[in-house]
Amino acid sequence: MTAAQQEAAPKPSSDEISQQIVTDINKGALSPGEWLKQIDLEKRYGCTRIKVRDALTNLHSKRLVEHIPNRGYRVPQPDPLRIRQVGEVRALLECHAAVDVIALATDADIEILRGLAEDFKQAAYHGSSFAQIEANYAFHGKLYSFCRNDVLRETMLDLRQRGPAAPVGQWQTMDQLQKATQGHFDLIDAIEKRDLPLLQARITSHISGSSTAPDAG
Amino acid sequence: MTAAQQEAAPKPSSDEISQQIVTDINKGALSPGEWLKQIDLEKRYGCTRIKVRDALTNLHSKRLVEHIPNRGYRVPQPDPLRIRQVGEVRALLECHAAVDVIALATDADIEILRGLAEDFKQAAYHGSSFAQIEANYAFHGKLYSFCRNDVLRETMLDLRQRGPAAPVGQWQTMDQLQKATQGHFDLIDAIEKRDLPLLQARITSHISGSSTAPDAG
DNA sequence: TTTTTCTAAATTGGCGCCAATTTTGTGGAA
DNA sequence: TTCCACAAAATTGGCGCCAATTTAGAAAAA
Repeated sequence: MTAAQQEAAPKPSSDEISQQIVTDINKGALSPGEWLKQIDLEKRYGCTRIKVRDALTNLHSKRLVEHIPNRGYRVPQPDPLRIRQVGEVRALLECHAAVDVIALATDADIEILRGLAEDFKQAAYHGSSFAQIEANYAFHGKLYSFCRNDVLRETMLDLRQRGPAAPVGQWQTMDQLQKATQGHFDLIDAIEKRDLPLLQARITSHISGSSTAPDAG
Repeated sequence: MTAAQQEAAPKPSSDEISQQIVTDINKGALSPGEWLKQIDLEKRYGCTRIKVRDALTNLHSKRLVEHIPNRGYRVPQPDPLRIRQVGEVRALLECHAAVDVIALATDADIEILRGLAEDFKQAAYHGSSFAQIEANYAFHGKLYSFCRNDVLRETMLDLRQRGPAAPVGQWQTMDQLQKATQGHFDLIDAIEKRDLPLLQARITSHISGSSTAPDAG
């Protein structure tokens, strides 16, 4: 058995392949602009062609990869305008969901959130770019879990993956990383105070901070 | 040539098939709970199996059809809770987009909107259920067109199709139809007055009105 | 040396066939 | 008559092959 087929032994579904592709894009193993050749993916994930094709179609319909007929699929180049637009919609949705967070988060939940924020801090200082993304996903995923509107939650989850397309570009500078870390703790603070307007302001600030490129200078 | 292959002659893409399926669901030609047998669709749209399968996978990833492994795909039963949740998110997004509508809609645009609202009124009184849906799509589509945030606009369009799954259930009573008709003119009125809070309130009312079942009694 | 054209390789996308699973229909037993 | 088991039909889902298109490379002309 080669190293390529180490995970998910016998029959990976096309959804699992999709998820692995997204993961590899986040890891940086698949770079923006790179063509996703079906033969390569086939070998990389040790699965059959049809699974690869289904996975790519799924990813395309979720707008996570580009598709050019008779050319193939490729990882989209991060587009600052688009990233900002995704951020704007995410902020809008998460601010709406914030009502549920304040209404439903227990003290125990807040402790869990604090743990996740600590995890992100650790990743920010000592972890890989991928570890940072995973920790950030875990924190925001916990926030989403309070949302009682399933459609709203699904939309937020779908949108999140369409944000900064690659680790390159999300937290480019140490300053941005520190701001993101502090942002998480600020959110927890607002939740503890059960201060909805404050929480919403900080959500907006946190998301727009992570979807706005740092000024060159 | 049979009547089944009348439209889109030579090589319909799988996206076109997807759209035709959605249209047929809205028309009521495909009923909620009905199994979407690949052979039937193949004959109905006069296309090959692979196109049907691709279309169904696409529709599934957009959550427009249910998929049960080894059983097939089927038109989902309208779920009142889910419809309300979709309405809540749509209202949230359209209220946000309302800023652009007020900022960018010219007097000429408003006249176009009035025409579309008239079209809906005609459909409400004299048209089929499908014609009503189409006219409603056209009106709201024009509203979306002002939105400068592409992601926001795409999200609204995606979400709209996930609303009331079938004509059955959207405007069940004459009362609802009249309210929807009046709602459109009220929206135009608020746009003319450039009154953002009023427009937002009426958007919320209009959408929640069309996604809430009438009281039995 | 540079550009153009033609050929060969590589890649995607489409289609038919076959296995796996489910459903339907029939026959027999309680 | 009703219920259950079994077999036959139908449907989905997977896989390999082949054609169409594109890309890369080499050879020839300017």
